[in-house]
Amino acid sequence: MEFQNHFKGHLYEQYMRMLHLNELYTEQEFNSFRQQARKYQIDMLSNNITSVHVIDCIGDYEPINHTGIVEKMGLSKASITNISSKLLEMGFIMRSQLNNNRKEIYFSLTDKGRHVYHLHKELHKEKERRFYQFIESYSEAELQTIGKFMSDLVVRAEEYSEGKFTINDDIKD
Amino acid sequence: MEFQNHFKGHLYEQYMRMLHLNELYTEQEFNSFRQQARKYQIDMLSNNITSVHVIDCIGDYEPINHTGIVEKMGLSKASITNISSKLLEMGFIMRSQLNNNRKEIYFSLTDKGRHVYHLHKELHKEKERRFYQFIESYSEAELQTIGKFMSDLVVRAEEYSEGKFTINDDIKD
DNA sequence: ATAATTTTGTTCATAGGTGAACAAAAAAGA
DNA sequence: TCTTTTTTGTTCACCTATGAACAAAATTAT
Repeated sequence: MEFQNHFKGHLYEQYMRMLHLNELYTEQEFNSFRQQARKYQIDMLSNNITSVHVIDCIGDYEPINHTGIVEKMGLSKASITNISSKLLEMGFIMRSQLNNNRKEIYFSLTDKGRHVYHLHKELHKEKERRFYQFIESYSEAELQTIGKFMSDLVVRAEEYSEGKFTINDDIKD
Repeated sequence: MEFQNHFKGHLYEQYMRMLHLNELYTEQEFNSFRQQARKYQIDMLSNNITSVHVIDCIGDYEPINHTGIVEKMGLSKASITNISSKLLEMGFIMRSQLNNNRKEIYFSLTDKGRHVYHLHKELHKEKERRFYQFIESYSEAELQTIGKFMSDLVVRAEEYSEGKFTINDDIKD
């Protein structure tokens, strides 16, 4: 029992650390991206990964309009206006009107933007590859267990963010 | 083999989703905190969790100076200057000089700040409790597997952020 | 058709966060 | 002691992101 509690506490700690370290991991990922971009003489001009994600989004769904990007990415309208005008200026994307619609503006990638798009996709494939390599040392049964755990976590987080339960309904001093 | 690849792809997806959903989860957590704070008529004045984390940090290590907070939290000096002067103004923390040192400024919690501190700690305990409840449905063996997986992930992320390997050394077009 | 409503995208003020330059104090060297 | 260097914390200019207010266009209702 003593052992068990200790073990579970340890598990929780590992869980929290894992989540936290993932942030650093993501940061490093962007460094790798910039490094790679430099290699191809692509100047991203910004230290921000978001504009790359916008390029990624446009590449996935072009032609896509402002609102579409906002919905896909979960960013604010103001933010997308800002980023897309920079990407436009830097020649990564281009705008066009479709049909006779004079309201909606559709974006698509230029060749330069497509280059970035592919670079980014490659990075993600590489990341995925590393993940598969990482899990190679686990048995089929273990991976089943891990898979169940993660999908349970996802379900839990989804239920939570849908407000199905609330933290702290019953906190006591 | 076909099945296996599909399974592993699914695992990767779950892994990514789990990491992503955690962000939403964290957001919700702060909502709960504010809700709780309102119940005690504590006005945080800001929608930002960071100042609560600063209070938490000061509570853990008081008396702690500016540089100490910067190091513990991994935020910039400028940021801590900004946040601490707000917390000071709002009466959550107080400053003092130690010894004859006229350079370093030490912070500690006021009663009001301590209230927030305890509230925040309670929230975290509650979160931990929920985690234990969540893993109750798993067997000892399964938890061992999951624990190993997470600690392996942590090690991997640590190695990575120490630059022991680099993404993309060998990307091909 | 035309009036009312909704959708779309920009602008603006504001907030959080940062690095670089800086001044003051302390510590280390001479 | 007196000079040089390091530590500490603030200020400033800048970047990213946001919500609210807004104008223009499109859609829906009458």
